[in-house]
Amino acid sequence: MIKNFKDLPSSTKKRLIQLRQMLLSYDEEKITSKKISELSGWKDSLIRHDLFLLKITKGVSNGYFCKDLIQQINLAESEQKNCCIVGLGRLGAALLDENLVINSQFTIKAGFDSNLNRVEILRSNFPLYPANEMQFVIKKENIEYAILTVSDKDAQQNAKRLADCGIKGIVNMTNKILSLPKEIRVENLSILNSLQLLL
Amino acid sequence: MIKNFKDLPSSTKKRLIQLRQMLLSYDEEKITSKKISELSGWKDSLIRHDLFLLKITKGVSNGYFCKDLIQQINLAESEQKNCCIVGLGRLGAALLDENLVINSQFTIKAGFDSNLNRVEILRSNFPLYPANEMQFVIKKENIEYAILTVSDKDAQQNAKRLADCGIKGIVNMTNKILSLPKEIRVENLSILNSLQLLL
DNA sequence: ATTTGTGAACAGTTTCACAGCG
DNA sequence: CGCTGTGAAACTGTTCACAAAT
Repeated sequence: MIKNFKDLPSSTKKRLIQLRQMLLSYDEEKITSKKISELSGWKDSLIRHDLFLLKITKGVSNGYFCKDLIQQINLAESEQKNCCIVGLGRLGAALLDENLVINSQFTIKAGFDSNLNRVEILRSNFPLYPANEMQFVIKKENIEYAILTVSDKDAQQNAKRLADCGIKGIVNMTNKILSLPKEIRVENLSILNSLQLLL
Repeated sequence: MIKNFKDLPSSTKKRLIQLRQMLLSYDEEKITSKKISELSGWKDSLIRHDLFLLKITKGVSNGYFCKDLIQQINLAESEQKNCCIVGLGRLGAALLDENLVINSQFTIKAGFDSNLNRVEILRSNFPLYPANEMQFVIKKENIEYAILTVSDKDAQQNAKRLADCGIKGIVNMTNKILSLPKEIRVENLSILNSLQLLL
């Protein structure tokens, strides 16, 4: 591992993460850039270029070993990271028992909702807390990332709160654009937005 | 409206769609590129450039009229479009009563699941069907877009099926990369992927 | 004075072309 | 031969600088 994953161009990073996911359920021993291209729709030359940037140590002239690729992509950022779910409405609750984060470097450590009732009736593999304990729990559990599943109208307020707790990044599932200090990374996953992009 | 929205650079399109969403709940009469920048994190020059490409007819030298912007962004593709939800597990079910698609050009016309039981017990504002009626319903209801919320292992199979029904675009909420003919648009909304991109 | 509108400069990303390897 | 590895070329997207508008 020569190159640091973080320093790769972000479009390359994105593809490599997806490629890794893809290979986890690909059951041949080796794969060629042409085959990856068929499966993903990316140009074969682009894939080779990505792997070139990653400085894959040895991808013979007859395809790559899947195991190799997965390992190389993994390694850059394999350290375990903790995250939480903020907002336990229908959508947030749906994420509680899905094995959302399986095969990954993330552990979900907490769920939060401002409605005490939700916190008490829902079941999950990790503890649920009322929103006013956010600051405390995030510190205690060393949580660095959050999935924001509150309603649109509560989005900004909760994002701000997470920012104040020192969170590093947010997966924003609301339709709102968040106003946050720019050192905080945000990935927007609005379904409505995505539908509109399909047009 | 001089320029066709579809023909704008895709990054510009993306921002304009988000901008529109943002303005819907912004309650001043006018807004400047500087203010938009504060709210969104995009450079003010970038916003002006985007609006320049959209050929906003009249954005005085003292800010834009919000109403104007919303309208201009709207108009390009204001035609009503139909979509459906495929997979009514926890995640899919969570989308049934959210006002997911409010304030938009989309109408949800159907939900599908291969498990008859799910189809029968769930309640929603639109009809739910067993998956084997997909072909028929998609034709009948003139559905062009789909939100895919099945399990990872069923993702490719269902995507293929949607493709065969002539769907135009898919919002893919699974962690799998879909292999589809490239005329079918796909937006990937994997939560796990997004978390990994935050690193 | 402040803010838009706009082309030109700059940065990032993808594709191409082809040498070298197995 | 088919495949990777790699720099260069082509393309796309973003930022800058500044004239024009009020």
